[in-house]
Amino acid sequence: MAPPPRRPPEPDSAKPRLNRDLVLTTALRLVDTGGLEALSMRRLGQELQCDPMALYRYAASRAELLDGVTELVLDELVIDADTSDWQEQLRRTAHAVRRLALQHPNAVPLLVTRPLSTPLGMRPLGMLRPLELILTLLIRTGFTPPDALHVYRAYYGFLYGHILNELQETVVNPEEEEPLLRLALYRLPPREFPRLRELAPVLAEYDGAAELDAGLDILLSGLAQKLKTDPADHSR
Amino acid sequence: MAPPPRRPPEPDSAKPRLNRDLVLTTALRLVDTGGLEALSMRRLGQELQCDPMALYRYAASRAELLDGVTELVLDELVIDADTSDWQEQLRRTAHAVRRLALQHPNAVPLLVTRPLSTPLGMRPLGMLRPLELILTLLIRTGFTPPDALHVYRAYYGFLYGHILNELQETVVNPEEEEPLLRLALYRLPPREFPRLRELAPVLAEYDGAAELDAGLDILLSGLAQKLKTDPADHSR
DNA sequence: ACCTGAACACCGTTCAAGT
DNA sequence: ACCTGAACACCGTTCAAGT
Repeated sequence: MAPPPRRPPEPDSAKPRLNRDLVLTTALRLVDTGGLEALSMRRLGQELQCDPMALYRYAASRAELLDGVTELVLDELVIDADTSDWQEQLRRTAHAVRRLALQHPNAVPLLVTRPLSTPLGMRPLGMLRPLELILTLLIRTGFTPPDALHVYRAYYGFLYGHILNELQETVVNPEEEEPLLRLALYRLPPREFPRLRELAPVLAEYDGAAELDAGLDILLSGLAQKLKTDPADHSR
Repeated sequence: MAPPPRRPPEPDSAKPRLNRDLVLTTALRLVDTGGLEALSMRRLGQELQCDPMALYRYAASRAELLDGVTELVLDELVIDADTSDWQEQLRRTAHAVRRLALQHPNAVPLLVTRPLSTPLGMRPLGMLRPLELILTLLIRTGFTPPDALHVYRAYYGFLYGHILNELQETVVNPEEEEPLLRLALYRLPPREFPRLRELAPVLAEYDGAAELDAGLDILLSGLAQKLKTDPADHSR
């Protein structure tokens, strides 16, 4: 984008020891393998074999480091605008986001939580890019900008809700842990939790992709319906 | 529920210095006023004027303390089953959860994040109670148990998604910060973020309750529709 | 001007020593 | 048997001292 920031003149064989991308990639790896609390400045410095203080060149604080990791994950998301069917497009994107979340489950708390600490306008650009892309897509296929925003909100809300849901119900080793889930549920006091206990077998068969599609069916048809019946309501 | 756990015999005027409820209430207060990172064992001990180690009687680790705070917040939720209209009931509950989130915004990351670290079956009972209550409600009004679970998932997913959405867009002082939001958005590179910039005025007028209701309209009518057309599909 | 690392002010938790 | 608090192994970040 902008020209690369000034850098000390170097003989072309000497690569810079560190750069932002390497720092963030390594940080994400730490999160992926050890969870969020495994990512500390000191641990990261050790991983990169550098003084922890050196990292502050690439992220001014741990909070900014976390934002950087969030951006990095979101950068993996590809939203191709090659189809003109907005419903199909939103559906594909939803599944792409779902896959991303399953690939980086430990980073999901970051995705849902970092934006809470930073007002929309001051977020790193990488966190706003998917929003802009989806707005563009919706507006291009005929929605007014305010309607596009409404659709985005309903869609994004549902999508992130689903992902939280799925990760909550997902167990690491389905085959091995399913009996464990049953056992755990039967441990619940029967008087107080009859329904949950009774649903143990159904809970064990959770199918995330199908559940997501079922939800999208409802949401998308509802949105299409609503926006067809009052296409000019941008009063709010 | 169960008889209170054994306690050293005490003259009836001597109240126990500490108890779980006091510990959790104070912990929640710390979170409410200072955010999640203001809640440390040491700080909490200092607030309760006791040795930090004494807290380990009431929560075996910081993680369990966080779970306890989550339970405490969820306990504030009242789901009254006095109406027979499930849609109305879910709508009221959704607004109750929304109000709860707005009352304890700093605890929301806990609500969405804690369940990710604990398999459903081993969660503290307080975290499972709302799930059981809503399942009961849905089954009582005629849903089969598996359908009730599907409805719950779509509903809960949407609801939590909305809350994350709303808290992300919410600014602390609307009057004062609205110009700031505009300013921040205009700071975005125009070539890359034309849509977001153009939507600045609309973003500034976000109305959470209305947005929630609009989403619920879509979701609930979609659910009612779907479950009416294939009422016996519990195959999955 | 930049980089380094010692030092500060915190953490959660273990465990030995007291009662 | 229970409770206390010193000690351990970590943190993020500041800032003075080096280059």
